[in-house]
Formats: sequence, C-alpha cells, structure tokens
Amino acid sequence: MASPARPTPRASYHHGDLQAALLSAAEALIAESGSAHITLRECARRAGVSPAAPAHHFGNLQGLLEAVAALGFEDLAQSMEAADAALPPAARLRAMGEAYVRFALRSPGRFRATFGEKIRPAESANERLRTAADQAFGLLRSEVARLPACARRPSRVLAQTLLLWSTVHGLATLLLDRRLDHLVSEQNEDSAFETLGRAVLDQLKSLCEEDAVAVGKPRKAPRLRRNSR
Amino acid sequence: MASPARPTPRASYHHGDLQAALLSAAEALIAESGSAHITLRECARRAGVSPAAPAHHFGNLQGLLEAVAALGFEDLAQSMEAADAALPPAARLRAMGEAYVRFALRSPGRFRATFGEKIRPAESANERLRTAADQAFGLLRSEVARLPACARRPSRVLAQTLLLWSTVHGLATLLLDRRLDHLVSEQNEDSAFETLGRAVLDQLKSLCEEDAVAVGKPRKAPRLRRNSR
DNA sequence: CTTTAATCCGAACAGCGTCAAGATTCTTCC
DNA sequence: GGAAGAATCTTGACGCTGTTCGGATTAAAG
Repeated sequence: MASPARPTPRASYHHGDLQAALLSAAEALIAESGSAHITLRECARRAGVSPAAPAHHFGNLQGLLEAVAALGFEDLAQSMEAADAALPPAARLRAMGEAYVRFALRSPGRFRATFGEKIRPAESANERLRTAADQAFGLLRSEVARLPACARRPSRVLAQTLLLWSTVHGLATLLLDRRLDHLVSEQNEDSAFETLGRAVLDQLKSLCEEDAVAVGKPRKAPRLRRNSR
Repeated sequence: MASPARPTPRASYHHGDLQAALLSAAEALIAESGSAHITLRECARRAGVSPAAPAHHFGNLQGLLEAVAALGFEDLAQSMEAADAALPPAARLRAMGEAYVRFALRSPGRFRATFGEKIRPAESANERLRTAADQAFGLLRSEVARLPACARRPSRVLAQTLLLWSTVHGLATLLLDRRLDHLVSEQNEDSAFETLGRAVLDQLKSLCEEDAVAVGKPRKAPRLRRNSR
C-alpha cells in the first residue's frame, strides 16, 4: 500500500499550474484512502514537486484541505442550484437532495474534504470557504421557506431544513463510507443505489408535503445535553 | 496546542489496567480534537507508559481505534435496545433514534471513533467489532420490520431502514461537527437542540406511519453511479 | 523456587508537517 | 535589451509520529 509514485520530473523549473495540480492530487488521494490518509508530501510527489513547494500556495496542509473544501461547497451549491427553478418547492427540494447525494458519489474526495472533521467553515480564515458554505446552506434554506407548509408557519423553516439536510447528508455519508453493505449485498450495487436513492428522495418529497399535519402535539422529551465540545 | 501531558509516573512496573487506560485516553483525545488528531504516543503518555506499550494490547493504532469502535457499537446497541419494548414499533423507533443521537452527544469521542473513516466493520479482522456492528444494525432493521406498513410489504424494510438510519445518523453527525451553528445561533444551544431533536424525531415517527401511502408511483430517475471507491 | 509467559522500556528507523535560507525563473520597469 | 524585484521551487533541517526490535521487569504456573 506504500506509494512509489514516480516523482514525475518536469521540464521547466516552474510547474505551470501547481495550485490546480495539488488540488486534484489532494482530491484523488482522499477519494482513494480517505481524508485521514492524505499527506502533503504525497500530494507534492504526485505533482512532481518538492515537499516544501505547497506551502507557497496553501500555507499548510490545513490550507490545502480548506481549498478543496471551498471547491466542494461551490460545486455542491452549483449542483443544487441547477435543479429546475420552475419546479414547485417540494419537487425542487427533492431534486436538490438528489443532487447532493449524486455530488457525493461523483466526487467522493471533494465531498469528504468538504465535510471532514478538519473543516470548520464558521471558524476558518478562508473567506471563500465561509461564503461558499453559507451559500450552499442558504440555497437549501430558502427553498424550504418556499414550501407552502413553511410559508404558513415560518418558525418551522429551521427545523425542516435541518431534517432535510440530516437525511440527505446521512445517506451520502453512509453510502460513501460503505456502511450499507448489509442493505445492498444481495443485489447489484448500482440498481440498489438507484432503488434506495429513489425511495429516500420520494419519502423526502412526501414528507415535505405532509409536514403541515405533523406539527403540534407536544411530547415530553428529556433535554439533549452535550458532554464535551 | 502542543501537549505537555505530564508522563504520569506510576508506582509499579506493570500498569495494572493499561488496556482500559488506553481506551479511555483514546476516547478523550478524539472527543477533544477530533479523530484525526489522535496519537498513539499521546495515549501512551496519558496512561503514563512508553510509546511501545500499546502494541502489546492493540497491535497498532488501527487496533486501538477498532477497539474503541467496538465499544461504541456495543454502547449504541445497548442504548437502542433500552427503548421500551412494549411500545408500538413506530414509537419505539422514535425512541431508538433519539437514543442514537443522545449517544453521539453523550460520548462524542466514542461515536466519532465508531463512525470514523478508518473503521470498516465488514472488512475488519476484529470479530467483536463486526458482531457489535451487526447487532446494532440488526436491532434497527428488525424493529422496522415490525412496522405494520413494512409487515404488509416486506420488500420495503431495507429502504425504510436506510431512510431512518440516514436521518438519525446525519443529524448526529451534523450536530457533532457543529455544522448547525447557522440554525441555532439565535437561540440558546440546549433548547435549540431540544427543539430540533424533538421535531426531527416526531417527523421520523409520523414518517414511519405514513410510509404505506407513499410507495408506488414510479418516477424516472437517472442511475446513481460512483466514480471511485 | 524455578520456569514460563505477560508486560513494559529504550533505542532506533523511516515518514510526516513545517520552517528558514538559497537557487531559479518570471515580470516589470527603465 | 537589461537590470531590479517578485514569485516560485529546492535543499536541508527540526521535532513529532507509528512501528519494530531486543532486553529488562514482573506476575503466574508448575
């Protein structure tokens, strides 16, 4: 599993587009071995460059990861925005959720970097990352706000957004981490993903349409408390 | 951010319960700084032991992480199983989902280790990890199978299980990764978690009860394709 | 008490992220 | 065209990491 990774000698002293080369190397590495296995030196190696070269473009490994994550949020926002704006809110939300999961499967490295533990858009100094994250979230939230059920009860927008996001994000995460082998081992993988994805997203749609009937009826529930950060 | 971490000298040559000390050190470290920042040497340091000592108990860092993950799956299964068995399936599923999220908030280190990228129960040599993961999943699945809607259409059990799991897992993940600050910044954090948690789990319950009406009506949807592992 | 097995240590190795100083090349301005 | 300055990349070094090895120490078994 060690990486020989030919140093890829290049013609000129300057690389030409090291920035892009490092970004795609990082993405590929994460897609191959998970975002924990990524190594700044290996990215440099694949770009055919010395271990210290990336520092001039991204500062450090965290900077490189945040750059990939910024790309991820922008890609995600763009993918979701591409959903037909003429659709009614529920149908468009379904399409956006599908775009979310599809993005994760299409660009696993980018998705993992974007939602990895090391990325904290709110606390990052990378402004591009912060705004891209805000934009992606804002898209979802504003579309939820257009749901008839939420238009009637604006106080429900946040909770409804959270619910949708949780389902879609959970599905994408579990798919990517291959935690569903129990569920799909019997069938062809592709058709299983298709079946499950459609079922989930149909549920997601109907759920949005029904939410108006499921409010109220308070229940006693002990408080959720977190122990440490 | 460097760790002084007094070497904690101990009286006797043998530690006494190094295994447990390493496990809790690992859990604490992950809870503090995320599962990427964890270091085998730092765990040994906190246990007051040389860097090579853990090898005798867990083989390597991966072994230690898998041991924590096994504890996590067992804890998770036990927490879910504690939901009142006399409840009707939908209500019990709601309680199990709540237990899932509560477990994540109660033991963030354990949860992160359990569902971290480095843990692949299906491919692990740690049998305890595999069986614990199977048990936790089996609990959820068998409860879903008891839903009247699923009892009438057994073919829907898998998809419904996946949907529930996705929602709960996504919520737990997003909460733990603090990706919800946009949603809860205006309110007190605890009450926000309570509100959101209740809303989500109520939805989850009603969703289970309605699933019988939302089947059928096939839709055209392009296939989900994954690019690389 | 002696043997055996279980633990733990100390030292070492390669690989990692990062930094400082120097080499090389592109750009700009005269 | 040519020189000054900025941008880019390399080299070498530092401390930290995971892991392995042989040896020291202790507990358990016979």
